[in-house]
Amino acid sequence: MASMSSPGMAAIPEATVARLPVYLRALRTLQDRGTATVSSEELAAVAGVNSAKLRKDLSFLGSYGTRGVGYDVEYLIYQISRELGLSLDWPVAIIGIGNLGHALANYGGFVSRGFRIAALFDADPRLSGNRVAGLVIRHVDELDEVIADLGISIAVIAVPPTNAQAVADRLVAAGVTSILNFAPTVVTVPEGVDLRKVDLSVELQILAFHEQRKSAEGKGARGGRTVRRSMREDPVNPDPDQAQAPERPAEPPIRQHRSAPDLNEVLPA
Amino acid sequence: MASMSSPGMAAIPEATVARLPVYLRALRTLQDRGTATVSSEELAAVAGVNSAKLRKDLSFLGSYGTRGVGYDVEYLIYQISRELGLSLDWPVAIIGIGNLGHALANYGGFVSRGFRIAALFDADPRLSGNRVAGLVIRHVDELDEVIADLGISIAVIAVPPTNAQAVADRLVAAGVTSILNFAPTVVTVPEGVDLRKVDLSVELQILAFHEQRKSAEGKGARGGRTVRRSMREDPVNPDPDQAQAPERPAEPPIRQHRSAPDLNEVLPA
DNA sequence: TAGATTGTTAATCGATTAACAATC
DNA sequence: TAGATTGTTAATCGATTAACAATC
Repeated sequence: MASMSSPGMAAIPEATVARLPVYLRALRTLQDRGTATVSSEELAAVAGVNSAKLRKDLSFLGSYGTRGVGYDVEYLIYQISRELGLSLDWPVAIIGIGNLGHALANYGGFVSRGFRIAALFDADPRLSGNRVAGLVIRHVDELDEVIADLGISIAVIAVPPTNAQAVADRLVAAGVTSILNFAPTVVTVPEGVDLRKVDLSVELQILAFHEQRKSAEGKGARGGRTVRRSMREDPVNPDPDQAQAPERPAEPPIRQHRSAPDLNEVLPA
Repeated sequence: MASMSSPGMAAIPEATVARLPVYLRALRTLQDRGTATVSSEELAAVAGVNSAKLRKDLSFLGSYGTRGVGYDVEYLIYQISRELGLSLDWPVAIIGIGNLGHALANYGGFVSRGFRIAALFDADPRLSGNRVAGLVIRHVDELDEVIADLGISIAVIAVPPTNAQAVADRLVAAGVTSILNFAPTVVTVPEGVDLRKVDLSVELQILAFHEQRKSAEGKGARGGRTVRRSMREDPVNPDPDQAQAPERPAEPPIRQHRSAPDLNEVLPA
């Protein structure tokens, strides 16, 4: 009755897949504390989710709990890891060894999750031969060869936005089928290649949105909190509080933003 | 008829808020290309979303488009920026100037989005006084004083996981109300404080999940793709392909993972 | 006016959650 | 057996999307 595309390979909702790493971390925390068995209620509390959601998520993987008892921490870690493919060896390439690439190469979170940083590339020939995290930085010209030799299918892009698309194209041509893009720009890849994006500033922007609303509580009550922010003026609508239907500009409004360097100088090549 | 908590401050769905930064980036891309006016169809294509979703999202902000014409790029950038609070000045503190903190301090994406890195802290006294991104690193003992003096309400945690909770507590005590946590551990904050988490390895784990499924297409057809991965054995279930209902272990199974350093040594203090 | 495109409605889809029967 | 907790059902909620009337 349940529709699954093929036996032994049931569809798992994306939302669930995205939470499995969170459960994994919570389980490791419990394991470090010496916990052998955990109930969905306890585990949910550590992971910061609703226990019904947790049980539903885990049920997509199989029946790995024991009614009346709970889940065996070690066994569940093993099963989730296997489901995520973390019990396989994933050699990973990082392209762009600027500040961020450097940090990522040294990021223990990758290694401890079953990923192995296998190759580092940079377009700057002055960096070639330098060692970072025990690996020699290679010039991007060697990319195709090295990717093929090492059998790398997952790559991380940490180059400036202007170069990101070119690097992605090159990676795809070399046989990479999964790309994690840290460059703050839109990158497109062909069908069959997975691309995920991490924008370090998006979360900060979301925080700013909520922070602004906190301060705006009670509408214009500037004294509600300490005035910590220097408010820039709204060129179109001097009183932003009655901005429900602001005039549309006959000509484009004066932008109040500093002429931002945007993100082209963000990541050193 | 529409329910909104207060006039001029309509509720905006979280999913929409999370996409506004994406639209903003797409609009900046268009602006750089010299585009003055854009239709929802075009903008949606650049942002990589459905055009109906885009229009619905924008409608939460107001009616900033012109029927039959489209959206004025400059004006829409201005309105989204204002909605996100990016037209305000947000001084930000970074705690933990290891590899990641260093990269974040230099990350142009913060600055170009209206954020101003205002203070850097580290627990290592040897780093105190060093300059990063034009700012002097201060010792965390000065945290309370500096946060108050500079009127900082947003902070970024880039310390090792073991110290993250203590730093968060300290930040909250100092008056910070929005925290972006890069430390791969669960951190809790009191009501009224916003906490968002960035786990650099989660996205990679999600990619691995899909990559594994790609290789598993056709079930056990090892030749479907180049065999690039060295498969470790499943200690419980030697043939993972018929793992629909694996035996639950009488005793916890042998973990095949290397005894991972986990994330305690991840980020240098 | 004719053509284009927004803003919004309403249908659909997927994700969350409470509740509980199954069962250890 | 009695108590506890899973795995699953079904109700609810929110997000997505197609379609189109409003209108520039």
